[in-house]
Amino acid sequence: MTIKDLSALTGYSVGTVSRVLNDQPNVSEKARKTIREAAEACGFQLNTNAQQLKQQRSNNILVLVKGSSNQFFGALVEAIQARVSEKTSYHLVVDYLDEDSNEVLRALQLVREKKPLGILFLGGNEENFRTHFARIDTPCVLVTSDASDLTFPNLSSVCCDEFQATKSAIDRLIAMGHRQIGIIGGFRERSDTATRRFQGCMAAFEEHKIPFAPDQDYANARFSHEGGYLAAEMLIARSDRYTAIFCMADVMAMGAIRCLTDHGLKVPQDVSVIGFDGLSVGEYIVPRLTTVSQSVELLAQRSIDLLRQLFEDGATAAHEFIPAEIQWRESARSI
Amino acid sequence: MTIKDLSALTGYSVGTVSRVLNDQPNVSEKARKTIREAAEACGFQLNTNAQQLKQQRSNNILVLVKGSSNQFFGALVEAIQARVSEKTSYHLVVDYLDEDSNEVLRALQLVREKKPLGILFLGGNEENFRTHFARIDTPCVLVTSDASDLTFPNLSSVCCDEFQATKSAIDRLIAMGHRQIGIIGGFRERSDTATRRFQGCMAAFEEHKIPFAPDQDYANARFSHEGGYLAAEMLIARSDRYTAIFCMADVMAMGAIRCLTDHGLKVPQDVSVIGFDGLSVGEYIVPRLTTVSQSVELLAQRSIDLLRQLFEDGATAAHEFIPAEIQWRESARSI
DNA sequence: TTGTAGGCGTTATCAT
DNA sequence: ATGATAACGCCTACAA
Repeated sequence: MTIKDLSALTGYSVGTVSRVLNDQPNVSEKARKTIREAAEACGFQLNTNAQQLKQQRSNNILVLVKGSSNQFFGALVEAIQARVSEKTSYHLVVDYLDEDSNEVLRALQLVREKKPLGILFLGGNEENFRTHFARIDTPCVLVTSDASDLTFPNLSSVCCDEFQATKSAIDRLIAMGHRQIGIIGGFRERSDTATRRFQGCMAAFEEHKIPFAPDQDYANARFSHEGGYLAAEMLIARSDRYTAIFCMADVMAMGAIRCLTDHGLKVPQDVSVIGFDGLSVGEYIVPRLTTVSQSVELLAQRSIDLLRQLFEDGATAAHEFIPAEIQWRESARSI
Repeated sequence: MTIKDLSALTGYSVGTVSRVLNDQPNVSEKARKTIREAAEACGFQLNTNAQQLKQQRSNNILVLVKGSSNQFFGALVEAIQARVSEKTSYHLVVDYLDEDSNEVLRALQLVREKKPLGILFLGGNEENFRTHFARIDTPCVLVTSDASDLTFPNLSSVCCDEFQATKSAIDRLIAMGHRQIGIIGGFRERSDTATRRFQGCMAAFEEHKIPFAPDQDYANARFSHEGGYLAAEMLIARSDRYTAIFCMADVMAMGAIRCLTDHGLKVPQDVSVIGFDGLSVGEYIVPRLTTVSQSVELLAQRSIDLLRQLFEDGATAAHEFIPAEIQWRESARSI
């Protein structure tokens, strides 16, 4: 079933049929009605391939997720999905890569293959953008990292103020009496987010003159439960003096809590644990997770709005912050 | 950049270029080499739209996820994604619908629009298939439900034996001394899986002559943490005699545990809790979750293998069971 | 082994 | 307001 068939069926030419199906002007009401009904009757669908071939562009927004094991991105994709299908008629194409592959190179390939209207990068490495992004002229938004240092006209960004959010959390921990604080975070050489959050930690420690030795007190982890567990194990092996552990992701925090519990340590009585992200599961675990929370809905909303401004209005690149807020729950306490 | 450009660039005709790019025979090694190198040099990518328009089919496998809040499906999609991109060159198109929309009608629409090679239904309602599936002739696999009662030649299925798996879990609970057992499960009028598992429960209760009043002892819940929490709340309000609660999903179980804890009840000392799915997070919560575990990797593997057999080999529909096994961990105990 | 040309379903331009 | 027609980029007989 093609518009040709529809044309034969209704007696109108393919031109008129096409115009009706695309809600274009210069069609009589009569023709519009006849054709609409015929199309309805046989459940007609335009052939996307022919359409996109002709128009030289797709209807797709590409989402590039870096590090699929990170549950936060999972929740984010879902929120983006929801907003796109509710508010627009664009189609989402989601592509996953592991944490250490080059997202910009991958984007380059997918741009040629799929000709998306725009790209949402969920996570990304500044270095990769610096070296390869110049070759991409599709509108893009970097989500969860700040790209204002990168002055590409087609690259917007939205994230929370990672530095400040993290610093506030550590400040607060210090204000509550903690002096021996361990950090579980991502590999800083691979993750800009981990680097920013690390800097936030360091700023807090320096401001309050709390000793902190990265070699000793910082443990690398992948963004997963297991990663958090393993990192906590390392921290515990190195020292039993920690009264608090700050984790750069809620999933890490859950792993860490499990590990502490296995070592007979109670959370928060013996050790306080703070996570980052604000995953809804945090409200259901025992103890409820204290976390630096960022709204996935807001992040989703802002990122696709920013992207649409770029490709619909030809707007210039913009860089936004969304608020992050500490959800004080049960896994951390004053000492 | 099109094959025409590549043709001009190398001096060969578009026919030869196309043959090289599609790894077809009847091309001299010399031509192959020249064209490959030229394509490589300018990062050439075939235009998928033109390709698929011409070939009248796509390279896509469609995944229809019913009920996106169910974390189990999230894990399953990820496993499918991993296997498809590792073992094949097909592309995955994932589409989410909420729990009460009609997946078969949606599939019908997407078949026309995207012409996928095959469809994977993650979750599905037998009734919907019975009434509308006859109009679909694309190869399909129903995942997590048994479709052997539906005798469509293009519909395979793979799932665990929901009835037996559930019955074993309840049998075991009874063997461990539990007599007052509450069930938290999906809405049976909407979910076949919930119905099957419910039947498994009932069979166990009847076999062991344990009294069970669905009105009283079964609480409906959505497949989410919150759903589990709310359902547990209802169960507790109705009776304080339960020594064990069986939940039809790990996320429900997590919600239930949180609710019990909020009511001052200890898991498993006061109440045992068993989940279903075997989500990896279950190993990290406190207490570690006892659960009826099915392997998402195996489910992913079998479902795409079954689908490929259907559309690659023209195989006839097959219906498989994968094993389910109780992971005995900390959240349930003998009394 | 290589080249040529028709057509896939659509959109858009140009007549009418 | 409507119709005819030329692309879009690719594949694939068929011809050479």
